[in-house]
Order: sequence, then structure tokens, then C-alpha cells
Amino acid sequence: MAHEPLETALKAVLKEMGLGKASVYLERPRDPSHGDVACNIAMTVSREIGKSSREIAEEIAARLELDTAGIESVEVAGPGFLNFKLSSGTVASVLDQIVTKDRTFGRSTIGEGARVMVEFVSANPTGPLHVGHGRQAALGDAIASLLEWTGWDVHREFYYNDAGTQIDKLAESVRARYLDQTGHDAEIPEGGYHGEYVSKLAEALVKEFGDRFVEDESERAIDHIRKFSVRSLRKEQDRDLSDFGVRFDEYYLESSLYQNGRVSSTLEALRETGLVYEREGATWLETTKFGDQKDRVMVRKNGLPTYFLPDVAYHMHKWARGFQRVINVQGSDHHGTVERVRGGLQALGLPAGYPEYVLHQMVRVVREGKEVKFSKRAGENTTLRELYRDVGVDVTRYFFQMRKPDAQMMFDLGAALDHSDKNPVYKIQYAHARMSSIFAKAQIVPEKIEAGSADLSTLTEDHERQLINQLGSFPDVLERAAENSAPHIVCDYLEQTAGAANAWYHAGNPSRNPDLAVLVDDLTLRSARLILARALQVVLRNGLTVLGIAAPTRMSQAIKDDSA
RNA sequence: GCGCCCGUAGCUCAGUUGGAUAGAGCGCGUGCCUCCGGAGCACGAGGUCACAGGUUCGAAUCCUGUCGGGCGCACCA
Repeated sequence: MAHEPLETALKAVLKEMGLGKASVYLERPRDPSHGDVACNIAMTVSREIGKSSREIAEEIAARLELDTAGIESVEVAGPGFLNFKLSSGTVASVLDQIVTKDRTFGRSTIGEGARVMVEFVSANPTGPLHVGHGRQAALGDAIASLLEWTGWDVHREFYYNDAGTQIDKLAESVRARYLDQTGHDAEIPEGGYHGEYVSKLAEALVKEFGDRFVEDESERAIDHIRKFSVRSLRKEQDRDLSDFGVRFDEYYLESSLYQNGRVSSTLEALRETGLVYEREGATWLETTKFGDQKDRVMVRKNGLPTYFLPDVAYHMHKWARGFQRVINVQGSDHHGTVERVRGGLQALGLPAGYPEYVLHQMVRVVREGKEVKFSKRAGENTTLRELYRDVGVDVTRYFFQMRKPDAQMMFDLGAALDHSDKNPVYKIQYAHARMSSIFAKAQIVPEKIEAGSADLSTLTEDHERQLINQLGSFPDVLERAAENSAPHIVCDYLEQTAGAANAWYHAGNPSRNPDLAVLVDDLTLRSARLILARALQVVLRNGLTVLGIAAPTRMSQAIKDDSA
């Protein structure tokens, strides 16, 4: 909570009382009857100085100079809380700030412009993106965006595993279908891919090259099929992501790590640490030295590296490119790799917690309580594209973002398809659009509403006061969400804000309570409320922007665009 | 068996250095609603915070153990 005058006043009083070292922590109480700001300092120091916390609180309250701190009143409550009621001018002054800062309200400089990489999606080009990738795309993009809003220089990266055995399996699967379609017997290999898309790839191959690869079993031929398949699946993934509103600054190819020698040089560097040994024909790294559960194989008996080695090479290169902070967003089924990759990096001298991980759990798409898997295309999984085609991009993104990453989530299609205020996305967008509608009715251009153009101390209604406090906490919310890599905090906040906004709006229904309407006859009050309405709109819009979701000025438009 | 994550209202989930009477949405109940834009608004019922101990002035939150669910434990990724 930023309330500098109060904070300095409190610190001064504490110093007088010989408690200069204590750190002051202000919070906004949940219960409005507890005032605008609360402080628990009396409790935290009571043991240290051996006085009851109520006594201490009373003393602080008595010594405080209310006026200079912008306080209307203070009271001691419960076990020793100090509850402050701010003067209405202090409360409302934040509105001027919001309107002035406009699109930058909520931004901070905590990151100090330092570089940070967010790596996410990183799907193998072996099939279409499914809903799990969608959750990751929405989360990763929002986390990246939160970092931008809090002052970091963010790089979004996608890592393509285009060099491993999975790709070979894909090529073999496509080749099998290809042989099928050209009238030859063939079966998809063990562990191969069975989705309809494999047949489609084979079809495309036939169309372009006829039976040219039927007899040819050379490495060159299979390589051709592999490249053809990967190229077309990558194209499809790129399209699906870009239509989902997700862009990357860089696509990093695993194959490049082999081509430019980073894999072999990483192996050499690891050997020099003395933590590498040979056993049963394979090459191992002592990752247990760094807390891993067991040592890991880097090079297999057959001479080929496991994925572990290029992973270490890749992350060393992230560091070398200047990213001292990296956040990897991955499915929690990869959590087994976390300790081993970090172990490999520590062996080479990188810090222990590098990189950071946000691991998200699986998604289940349900309709009326039953799980749905409606994809022909991908075999088992529902594809991301099918999902957002049906429920819209905004809703899909929001639903993925509104839950904590580290819990399994239910994606409820019924709730997603609801176009009323019961759907949180529409509820928020509606609140935003309503403000536009007010401005239209008043024939005002919202951008022209200026700070300082009204006496904000006239905003004294309960709904208004609560709403103002709510709006003022937006920067803190972004900060906390960014710190915890937790976009759902923003979702919660926006939903609450929209709820408060709608309550305020409806309370001011002109047919019932004309004196509570924004467009009241009293012009002083009217201009103050217009500033509140504008501030509200700015905060809702900025919050939606952080999440990569549209802030429409008319709802019919939003719903139409969304399901198009 | 070992490791990571989760267990909060009928359902889906929040719960901000450990703080006040544990919250929201949906669903349910009651009342209002020809409005600055609607299936909207107001109010209400509904909880042994999985269980048992411990730390603390204070625990949903921290520690230990138990039970339940998910994921991972490859010379696969």
C-alpha cells in the first residue's frame, strides 16, 4: 500500500518511542468498517518491548498528527490493529493520478530495465497444439506482460525440439501413412503418431511428390519426409499461436545447438569439472552433488546424447546471451527435469536457482460435468484451435489465466460459452463498455476528461469510496502478480473491480436513484463522477491489456468478434 | 517405495510479510426490476479450511506425521 504521508508519520512516531528499527507494513482491510488502511505494527513489536499490543497501539494513535498524514480518524481495534480512515480528499486524489497516467497507470520500474527471458510453449513440432499448450501460451504471455509492466526488458522465446527421436518417430509415422496411401502395406511404428493430421501430411506428400518416396528408403528420402512434416506442422503451430494473440521474439532450434558445436563444447566443459564419469558404456554427470535424486546420463551407450545435454547447452547459451533471469513455463509433467538441468548448470558455475520454473498442471475440458475430447485431428487431445474457435480467444485466454498454474484445472465449456455477466470475461468487458456508453450519452470524449477538473472530495458515497480504494490498489496488484508469476491475481482483481463497478453503476440507475447517477444534475458532482468513471475505465482496460484481452467499447462487437 | 503439486461452501476456485467475524463466481432461496445497455440488481442460507499433533499473543497460511487425488521417478522428451 502506498500511503507515504501516513507511513512517514508512523515511522516518526515509532522513532520517538524508541522503535525506529521496526518495519511498517500497511494493508487494506477486507472489511470496510476497519477503515481505509490498517497497520499491525503494535502486535509485531509487543513481545520485544514487553507491553501489551493494545497499549502500544493506543500510544501510537495518541502521538500521531492526523492532519499532516492525511488522516481523518484513527482507532485501535481487536488485538491492537490501528485502523485509519483517510480524509476523502486523500482517498480520491488517486483518481487524478489514474486519469493523468492513463495507459501507463499501473506500470512500475521495479525490474530496472534488466533483461529477462520467458520461455514457453516450446512444443515439439510433432502435432497440433492442444489445450495444455494453450494454458501455457496464455500463462507465459501474461507472465511476460506482467514483467514488462513492472519494468523488465522481456524476451519471449520458443524452443523447438526439432532434433530428437520424437521427430524421427513422426517422420516414420508419416512415411507409413504415405505408403498406405500409395497402395503399400505399412504400419505406424511403436510409439509413433496416430492422429488424423499424420494422414493429412501423407496426403500432402503424395500430392506434391507422387510415389517418389515409395521405393526410396535412403536417409536422404526419410530426411525429406521429416523436413516436410516438421515444416508444415511448425507453420500450423505458428498460425494457431498468432491467431491466439501470442508472439515470440525468438524461435530457438535445438538442431542449431548441434550444428554450431554448443552441445560438444558443453560436454567438454562438463568433463573439465571432474564430475563426469563413465559407467556401463555411458557418460554420466554427478547431478546428485546438486540435489538431484540420481546421477544422469548425458551420452548414451550408443553414442547419442540424451536430451539432458542439449538442455544444459541451451541454458548456458541463455546465460551467455545476457539473461541472468529466465523463467521457464512448462507442464508439470516435466518437473523431473528441473533438478537435473539446474544441476548441470551449477556444475558449470551458474547460480543454484537458475532458471526459474512455473510448472502448470493439466487441463480437463468439461461440459456439464463430463470430460470432452472432441478432436479428430489430434487423436486423444482437444486442440487449442478448436477450443478458441468455439468459445473465442478472449474467453479462452482468460479461463486459462484465472487459475493458479500449480493446480489442475477444469475448463468448463458451459461457463465459457455463456455470454452474460455470469461469464467473468464479459462481466469485466461489460463494465468497461458501460463507461463508454455513459461518455457517449454525455457527449464527452473520454480522453478529454482531465485530472484536476473536479472537486473529488464530493465523492462520499460508500460505493464510490470502496471503488476508489479498489482502483488505487491496481499497481500493487500488478506488482504482486509479477513477483509471483501469477496472472490469476490480476483476474481476481479485475473481476472484483468489475463487480464493484457494476454495483456502483446500477445503484445510480437514473430511473430509481437519479441523485446517484453519474450524469446527475449537480454539475460539480457530475464532473467528479465522470472522473471516477474514466479512472475505472482506464484501470479495467489496462488490466485487460496486461492479460492480452480486448477492452471493447461496445459489447455486441466484442461477442461477435470473439466467436468469429 | 521415493520426489514435486494439490485437498477451503453442493460445484469451480481465491485467500497478499502468519492477523480481526475464512471470501468470490456458479447453483439454490427471497424480494425488486419498462433501466446511463440485457438471464440485470439487492438480500439470504450454505464451512470440523482432508485428519492428527506442534510452533505462536494469533495458523487455511509455518513444521511433523497420516489419509486422499494428479504428475514424475529411462542410456524417452
